[in-house]
Amino acid sequence: MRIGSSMGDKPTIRNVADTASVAVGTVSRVLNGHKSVSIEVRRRVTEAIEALEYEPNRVAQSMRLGVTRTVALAVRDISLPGFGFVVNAAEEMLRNDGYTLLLSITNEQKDRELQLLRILYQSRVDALIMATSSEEDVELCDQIERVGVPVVLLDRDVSKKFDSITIDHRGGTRKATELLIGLGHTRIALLTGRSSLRPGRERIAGFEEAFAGLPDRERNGVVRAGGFSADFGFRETSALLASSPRPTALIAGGMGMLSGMLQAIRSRGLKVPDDISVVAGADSELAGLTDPEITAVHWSGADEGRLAVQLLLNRLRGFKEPAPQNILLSTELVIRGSCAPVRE
Amino acid sequence: MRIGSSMGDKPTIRNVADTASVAVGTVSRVLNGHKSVSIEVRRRVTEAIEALEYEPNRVAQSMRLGVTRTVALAVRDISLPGFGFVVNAAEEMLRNDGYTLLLSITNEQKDRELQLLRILYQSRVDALIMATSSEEDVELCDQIERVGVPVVLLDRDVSKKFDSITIDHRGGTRKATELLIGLGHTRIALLTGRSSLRPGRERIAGFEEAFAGLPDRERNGVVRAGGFSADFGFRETSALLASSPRPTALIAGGMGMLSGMLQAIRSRGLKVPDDISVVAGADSELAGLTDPEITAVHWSGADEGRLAVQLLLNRLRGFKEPAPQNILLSTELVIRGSCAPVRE
DNA sequence: ATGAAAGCGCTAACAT
DNA sequence: ATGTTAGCGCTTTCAT
Repeated sequence: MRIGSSMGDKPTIRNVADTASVAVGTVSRVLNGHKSVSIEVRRRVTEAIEALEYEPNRVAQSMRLGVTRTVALAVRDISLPGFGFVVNAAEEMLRNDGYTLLLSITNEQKDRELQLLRILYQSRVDALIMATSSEEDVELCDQIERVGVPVVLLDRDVSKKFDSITIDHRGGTRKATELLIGLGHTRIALLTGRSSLRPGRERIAGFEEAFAGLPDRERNGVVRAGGFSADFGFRETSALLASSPRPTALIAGGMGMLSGMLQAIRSRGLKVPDDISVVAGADSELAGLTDPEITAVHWSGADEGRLAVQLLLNRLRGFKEPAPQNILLSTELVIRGSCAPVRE
Repeated sequence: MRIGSSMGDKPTIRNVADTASVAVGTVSRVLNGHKSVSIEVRRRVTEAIEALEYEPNRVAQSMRLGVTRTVALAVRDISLPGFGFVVNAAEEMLRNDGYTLLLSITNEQKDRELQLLRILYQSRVDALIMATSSEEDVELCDQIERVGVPVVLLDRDVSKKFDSITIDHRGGTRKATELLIGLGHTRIALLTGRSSLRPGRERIAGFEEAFAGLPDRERNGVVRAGGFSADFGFRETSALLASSPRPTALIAGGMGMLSGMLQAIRSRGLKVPDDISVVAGADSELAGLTDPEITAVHWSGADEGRLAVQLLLNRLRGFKEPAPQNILLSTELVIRGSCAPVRE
């Protein structure tokens, strides 16, 4: 069988060499800008390249050089509002450095992650940006390490082993909770992801920090940790609103959760902020456009993406940072109109 | 210089062969499931593979086979609400077929697209899904064809040359406009992208179709075609609301545009739907969560992504469809609470 | 300054 | 059933 039949018949360095009547090595030298090529030969080669519309074959280059100029980015779900900014920024930065982005959706399923890591190993990607489904799973960690390339975790904490960009959910949630407490709320519910994952864990910690100074009888915070999804937000909010006494304030501690929470509030016929105060634990277009607008914990997804790539590029350029680097990205509380003083 | 030094020292088929005391060809046969391998040898090879944790090098396979099992997807901006679903679905379907997704952001800039196409050519991707910045630009078309692989355009119409998945914006906008006209509105403004691109062009056509039956003095539709962005939506809405007589109904004909439009309406102190009726030309989480919820033209982004990949896979599997395939994805009008009868 | 040739890891054709 | 080998396109070392 003819080799490479499906690759089309793109010109190779051999064709260029023949056309310019030089050796392939010389063409390679021209392509890679080596100085030791005479003006005359360089001209002939350049002309041949243009005449043939030659483009180097990156697969062959990767084969020879042992580097693919490819970085993989694996996220749970790219349709979640926040991730778009991260990916946009990461792609742009990678592109500017000559890298290509390989995107994978994990759905937060371990088997997909494992399968993915195998593919990435086989594909010989140069680096890896990932939000894993677990921080403790040994098999997962092992497989990540086995890929054998620089890794940056997104909002995950395996800090002894891997670089990471983390978000200060703790500080953000603390500020949000303090705002609510300052308004007289004490029956506040935090809905967030399971505490085995950093975002949920840190939000819970911040929540508890805010309550720490209060007298015992005012420590009425309740935590529902189980997921980041709109679905979870809807179910838990509905349950909470049906309980008695019901919370007077709610914090939606997850990227996709706000919509479910608002839906539940609305379907129960309650008004924000008169009947109930709401804070979003992650900012989004949605938070800024509801009526009233929703007070939210904000951070820059673009910075998150850029910093992740920056860390990667440092490693790839061989700056041998001995220890894992863990960068904490700050959050700020954007005050809008969804929180009001408590009323009995 | 040692070759492949940065690739780590992953075991090769050679190592497996040595460990199992067989020839590399035999290992290859085992890997690729050829029948003509004795039980005994197959066992030895399998053991060696596991012992060494060997994984085939896809770069080498690509080199040899002339196929990379990689598909590129290029969109304007992945943070736009709608694209996430398309990409999610496309990635899932590609993965199930053993393909890997390469994602690029074009920002709707021609130079980026051109640069990208060069990289994709060099990378020898197997296929291409793309929403181009232009349907007429000859250079762009030429470069797309030069990549020499199956292409599916997303909501673009170059139907003589390329496969495409297109959305029925025309029907959707017609239905939206008819709804508004039925409510007594005639001073309706459509904000959408430039008419040189299919989505804008088709929305304008649907808009005009809806007005076609009306007597001349009621044909007061106005079109502002120039962009799909929230920014454009804000600016044009602001201008429109300041004009006199101002429109009584607005259609936001773009994926990211609704937010800008609502912001402009709000900053002018107007209420939806009492002061002004609004329809979103693209549905989103936002449209379902404002108060009132926004009536919107809806379609399935997931279907869009899946169909695009389906078309690609058909081509890649060599079903030689002679002519370009152009699939039209239907839209429906989701009636919510943002449209009210006109009042003077 | 340039040519010749080795070799990256793999598959398939060709032997045996 | 299995071993041997050519060759995919490229870069780099070694000659000259």
